[in-house]
This record gives sequence, C-alpha cells and structure tokens, in this order.
Amino acid sequence: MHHPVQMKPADTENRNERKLFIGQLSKKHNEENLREIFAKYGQIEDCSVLRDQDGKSRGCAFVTFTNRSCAVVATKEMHHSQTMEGCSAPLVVKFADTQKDKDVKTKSISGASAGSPKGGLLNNLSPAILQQLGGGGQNYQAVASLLSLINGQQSQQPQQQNVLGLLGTGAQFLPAAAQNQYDALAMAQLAHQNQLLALQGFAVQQAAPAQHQGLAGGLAGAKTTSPVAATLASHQQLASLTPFAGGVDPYAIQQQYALLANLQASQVAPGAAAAAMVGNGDVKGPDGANLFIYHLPQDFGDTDLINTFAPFGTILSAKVFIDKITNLSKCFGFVSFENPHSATNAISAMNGFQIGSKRLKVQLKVDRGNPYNR
DNA sequence: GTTGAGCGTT
Repeated sequence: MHHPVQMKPADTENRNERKLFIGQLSKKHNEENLREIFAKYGQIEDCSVLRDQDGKSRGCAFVTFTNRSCAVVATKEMHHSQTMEGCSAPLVVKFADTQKDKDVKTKSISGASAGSPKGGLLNNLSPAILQQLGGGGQNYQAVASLLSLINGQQSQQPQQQNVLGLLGTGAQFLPAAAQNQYDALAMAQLAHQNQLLALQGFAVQQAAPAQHQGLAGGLAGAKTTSPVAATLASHQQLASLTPFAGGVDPYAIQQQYALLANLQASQVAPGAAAAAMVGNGDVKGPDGANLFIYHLPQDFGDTDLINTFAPFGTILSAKVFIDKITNLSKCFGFVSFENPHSATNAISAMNGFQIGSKRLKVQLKVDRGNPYNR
C-alpha cells in the first residue's frame, strides 16, 4: 500500500511560499469577499485582512493557498489587474515578505549593526550604540566612564565631564551635581525618541532610590524636584536635546534600555541581575506572572531578555524560542516572574516598545492547554 | 498610505 504524504496545513515550513500579500485592497473588502475573489485559483488555507486597532481595514491582506501553484497563478492573474475603490494604485498581489525580507527592512530602517549585546554591563554597549554615541574611540572611553560611574564609583568629576560631553547638547540640561547617571542615560534615550511611556514604566518600578523619584514623578505628571524630570516632561525640549546626529536608531535604543535595565537591576535589586542564575524556560511562575513577548530583535537571546526584564522583578526563567532547523530566533519568548505584580509592571513599561518597524508585544502568557483561554 | 499573529518546541 502506498499512502500519500499527509501534510499538515499548519506546517510553517513552506507556508511562506504559499502566502500572498494583497495590497491596494479596497477597505470595504472583508475576509469573506476576499476569499470569493481568490477562491477560483484554488483552495485557500488562510485569509485575513489587516486591520487597525479599531478593526478598520488597512487596505491589505494575506491570502495563503494550500498549494503554491495556485498562489503563482493568482499572482499572475490578479496583480495590477484592477484599481479598487478608494485606492491610489492598482491592486498588488505578490508573495509575502519572508522573515529574512523583514529583517533586511528592519535593519535598513534602524541602521543596526551586527553587534550583539551579550554578557556584562560593558558588553551591553553594542558597536551600533557606540557609533550612535559619536563614533570615535574617545567616546568609547567616555561610555566606559559612564558605566564605571554607574557601577558605583560615584563623583569622579573628570569622568563625569566625559559623560556630559558624550551627551552633546543634552549636557546643558544636566544641572551639575544634582544629576545622576540614570537621568543622563534616560535623556539620551528620550532625546532619541519619545519613549515616555516605556521610561515611565521603568521609573515607576524603581521607586526606592530618592534620586530617581524626580524622574519618575516628572514623567508621571506629579510634582518634582528634579530639573531633569521637568525637562523630560517637555516634548519640545526633548527635541532640542537630541544629542545624536543622523537619525533614530530604535535598535540601539532598545539596547540602551537593556543596559539601563541591567544598571537598575544591579543597583536597585542586586539579586535580579544575576542572569546566570535564571532558569531557561522550564520554570513557570504563578498565574499572571508569565509573559509572552513577541517582536524581539532577531539576535536577542535569553540573556538579553533577562537583562531587559530584570528591573521589574525576580525572574524565574526567560526563554527566547529558537528554530532548531535554522538555529535562528523565532523572535518571541517567555519571561516568568516570581509574582504577577512584576509582570504587570513589565507590561506597562515594555509593551509597544518600538524596535525598527515593529513594536514589542508584551502580554500575559495564554495557556493554550487551558480550553477556557481559547 | 501597504507585510498579521504567534503563547514554554525539536
């Protein structure tokens, strides 16, 4: 007897070569009539219109056929075949971007280098950041100085001068001694991009040290005694603070956050920084303490995940999923905290954090094994 | 004006 090979439709293996991107689609179309349009080319496995938060069509869609040949024919017959209502250009029917295509796009937007931040504090500064910070070897020293300052050798004036120089025009908003290194880093980050929400999350969870409360309070709209916090609260001033020429590098910002996270962890909660002691995926926290994180950078590893989320609480485990065939990250992972409170804070700080053209999705993990969650 | 969601693996 000869059985034909049964291929599960959900097989992601060759899904990309059966999946079409439909652009310049009338926003009046929904999944149902989109199916009607494409059904004549073959069996459709999956069909979905991309929508905004309000559920309105974004004028594009994905259609996945069960057979690639159907997709090929659909492309040939439908691409540029008409201009739909409300569209500025003819219908687009083409194969959807692969993960590789997306990575290329992301990198061209962010300008991120191949530098991969791993390990300790110093190593968290990727070449991309160093370049962003000013490019030269001198700046590397300045960065190192910044780190050593933050690492506990406080009040070393010469080094602080270097740090201020490093921050360029932002330095004038650092009123001398009152300022701390977290503010400096935060300024650099905020000047880069208005990540107020994300930073607010960071600030909220690190309520203990008095010097941080100004920053937290300022961002939260409360009264503050910190001039830097006041400065940060003003978007207009943020624009003038921009210390880095050459545009935004969201990936570098993420790295800076990872750095900041690590710094905070090492000072605010020394135990939380011990990445080496964190489990790698098998340990789960209590209900509501487990996060599902999507849209991680391609080269983000377990350690990066730990570094990024350690400030929010004690991490029981952190795991980035790796495709065993390609050995590449699947760009999602899990972080389990000891308690739900940490997870909640992490969500409010990090959900929506922009990296390239994507935003981090940070949600409570859904237990797919539990029918009540489906 | 254009590329989703995915939920602790092999």
